[in-house]
Amino acid sequence: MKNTFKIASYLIILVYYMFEPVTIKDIAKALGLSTSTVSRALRDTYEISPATKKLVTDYAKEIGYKPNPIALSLKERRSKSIGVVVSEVANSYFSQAVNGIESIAYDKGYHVIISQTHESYEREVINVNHLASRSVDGLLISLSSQTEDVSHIKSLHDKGMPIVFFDRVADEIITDKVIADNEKGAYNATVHLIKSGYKKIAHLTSSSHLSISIERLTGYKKALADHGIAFREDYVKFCPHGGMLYEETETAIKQLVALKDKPDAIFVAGDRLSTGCLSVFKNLNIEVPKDMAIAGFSNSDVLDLFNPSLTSVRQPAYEIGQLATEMLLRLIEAKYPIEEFEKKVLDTSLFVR
Amino acid sequence: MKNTFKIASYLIILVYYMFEPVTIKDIAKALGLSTSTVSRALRDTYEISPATKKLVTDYAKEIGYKPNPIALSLKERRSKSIGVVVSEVANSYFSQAVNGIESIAYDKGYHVIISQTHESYEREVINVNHLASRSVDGLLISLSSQTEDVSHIKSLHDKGMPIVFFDRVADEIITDKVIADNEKGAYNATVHLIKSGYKKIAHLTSSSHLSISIERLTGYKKALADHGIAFREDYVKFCPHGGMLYEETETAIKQLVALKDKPDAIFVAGDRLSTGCLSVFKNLNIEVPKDMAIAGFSNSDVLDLFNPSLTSVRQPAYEIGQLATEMLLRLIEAKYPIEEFEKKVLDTSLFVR
DNA sequence: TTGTAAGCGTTATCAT
DNA sequence: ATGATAACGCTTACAA
Repeated sequence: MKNTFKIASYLIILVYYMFEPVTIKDIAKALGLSTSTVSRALRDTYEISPATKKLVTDYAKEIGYKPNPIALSLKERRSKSIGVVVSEVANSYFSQAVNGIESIAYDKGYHVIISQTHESYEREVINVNHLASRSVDGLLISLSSQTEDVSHIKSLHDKGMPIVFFDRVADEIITDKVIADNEKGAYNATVHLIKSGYKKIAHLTSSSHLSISIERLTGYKKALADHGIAFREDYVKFCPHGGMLYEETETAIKQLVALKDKPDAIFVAGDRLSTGCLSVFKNLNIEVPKDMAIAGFSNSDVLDLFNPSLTSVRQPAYEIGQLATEMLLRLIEAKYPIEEFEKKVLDTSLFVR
Repeated sequence: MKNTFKIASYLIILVYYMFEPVTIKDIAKALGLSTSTVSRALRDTYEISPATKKLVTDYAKEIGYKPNPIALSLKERRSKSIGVVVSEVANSYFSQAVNGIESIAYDKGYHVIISQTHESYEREVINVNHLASRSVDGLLISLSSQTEDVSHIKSLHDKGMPIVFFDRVADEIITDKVIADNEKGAYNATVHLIKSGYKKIAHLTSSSHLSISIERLTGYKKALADHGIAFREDYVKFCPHGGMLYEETETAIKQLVALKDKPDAIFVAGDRLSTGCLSVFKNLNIEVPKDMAIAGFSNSDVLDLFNPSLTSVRQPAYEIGQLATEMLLRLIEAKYPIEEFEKKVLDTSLFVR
C-alpha cells in the first residue's frame, strides 16, 4: 500500500523559485510607479487618477497580488485574530461553543486560534502566553479545572489585552463574561430527580473552585432545601479532571456506592463527567435508573439519543460562543477604553427522556 | 443576575498608556547601546561581551521584554503556524485527530489554526485562502464531502505551500498523505456482519467522490465477493452531508427499508453518519439488531459505550494527526525542495460489543 | 566587541 | 495625482 513517487527535481526547483510572492514593490517596478501610488491605487483612496487605479488593480489581479498580512499586522499593530482557550475540543459543549465563536469571528474577518489545556493549569499558562506573544487581538477563555491562580491572565489583562470569559469564569478579573444559568440548570435537574421520587441525591462535580462547580452546587443545594431534604457533605464528590480521568471518576462513584446510606440518584455537573459516570456505571454493573438514577449537564446529542437513562441539562453552547465573541470584538474594536463590563447569563434547558 | 460595574476611567487610561510593549529599541535607549547589540545579546550570539550580555538580558527580563513574533515573521518570512482544515470539530474522529496534530505542533513551537468547512465546498475554498493569506507555513487538509474540484488547493500547492492531506485526500495533488486503511476496515466490518449471519447487507456512505468513500465501498464489495454474496447497486445509499443533515440520512434509510428485498444489516461508512443512522432508526422505531444490524466507522467513545448495537471500526485518529503533522513539518523545514512523497496507511481496529 | 544601515511589505506624511 | 521617505520591530552584513 506504500505509495512513493518521485518528481523531477528541476520542476520542483522551478516552482520553488518561480512563485516568490508578489509585492507592491514588484507592481511598482513593473508599472514604473512608486510603491505609495500602487498602495493607494490598491486601497481605493480618492487621491488617485482613475486611469492609474485601473492600471494597477488590473495588473495586480493579473499577477495574483495578495497583500502580506504580516506586514500589515506589524504596521497596524493588530493581527485580526483571536485566541480561544478551552479544556478539550473533544467535548460536546466546547465544540459547539467553538462553532459559535467561529461563526461570528469569520463573519467579521477574524481568524480563530484554538488551544486546549486538557484541564491542566500548566498548559493553560503556556497556551495563554503563547497566544499573547503570537499577538492575538483578544482572548476567549474558559478556565481549566486545575486553575486556581489566574495571575497569568490578570497580568495580560492589565496590559490591555481584551479578554472575555465564557463558561468557566474568573470573578476577580473585571471584564465581560458569558455563562449559562448554571444554578438554575442544576436546580431544575435536581428538582427533576426529586419529583421522580428520589430523595437521596448525590452530587458528582469537577473541581471545587471552578465557577461553574460553585454555581451548580448552589443550585443543587437550593433544590434540596426547597424540598426539605437535608444536604449531606458526603454526598458531594469532586473530580478535578472533569471526567477525563477514568480512575478519578471511578473512585468517586465507588465511594458513593460504599456509603452506609447509599444514594439512589446522582446529579452530575459536567459534559465529560456525565459520560464518564455512565461509563463507570457500566463497568461496575450499576444499572440506571434501577440502582441509581442520573441527571446531569451534557451537550452530547449522541448521549441524549442513545442512552436511555440520562436526563440532561443542555446549555446553549453555540449561542454562548457567539455572544462571547461579539463582546470580545466590541472590546477589541473600541476606540476608547471601555468602562462597563457585563456578565451575560443564558438559560439552560432540560432534556428529559 | 445582570452584573454591570464601572471602573474609574483614569485607571483604564493609565493602564492603556503605561504598558506599550517593550521593544529592543527601548532597551537599547535605556542602556545606551545600539539595537543590534541588544539583539545579539538577547539571542546568544558569540560576538558579544559577557558583561553586556548579562546587562541586557537582566534588564530585558526586568522590564518584561517579549520579542514581537510578527516582526520576526516579517523578517524570516514564516509564521511558525500551520493551518488545519476539517469538516467539523464536533466529530469524534476529527477532534481526536486535532489533538494529535496539536501534540506535535506545540512540541515544535508551531501554532495550530483550525478551520471548519462544515462539509461545504465554498467554505473550504474560503478557509484555505484565508489561511494562506494569513501566512501559515503549511496546511493539513481533510477535504469536505462536497469538494470535487481541488484547484483551490492545487494552485496553492503549485506556489510552494507545503500541504499534507489526511483522511480525505486528493489523489491528483502530489504530496504527503496519511490515511487509515479504509478498505480493510470496511472489509472487516462487512465480514463481521456476514459472520454474524447477515446476508443482505446494505451500505450507507457519504459523498461518492470522497477518497474514503471509494475505499470503503471497495472493501465492502470485496467482503461480499469473498463470501459469495452478490453486490446490489440499490443497497448502496449516499449521504453527501455525511450524517450532518438529518433529512438526507432519513431519506436514504427509508429507501432501503422500502425495498422489496429489504436488507437485514447496514455497513455505515462514517462517524457522524453512524450516529445519524442510529438516530433515524430510533425515530422510525427500527430496532437494532432485531430489524436491522449495524456496523460502521465511528470514533465516538460515547457511542461505543452506551449504544448496545453498534460494531464500530475505530480509526487511529490521534496517530494519524500526529503523523500528518510530522510529515508537514518535515516539508516546511526542509532546506531543499523535497522530491519524495509518501502515502502512509494506518491500520484500523474493530470494536465489537 | 560594538555600531551603522539595509531590508522584510506595507501605509502615512510629507513634498512636489 | 504622484513620489520620496520614514516608520512598524527585528536581524544581519558590513564597518569601525
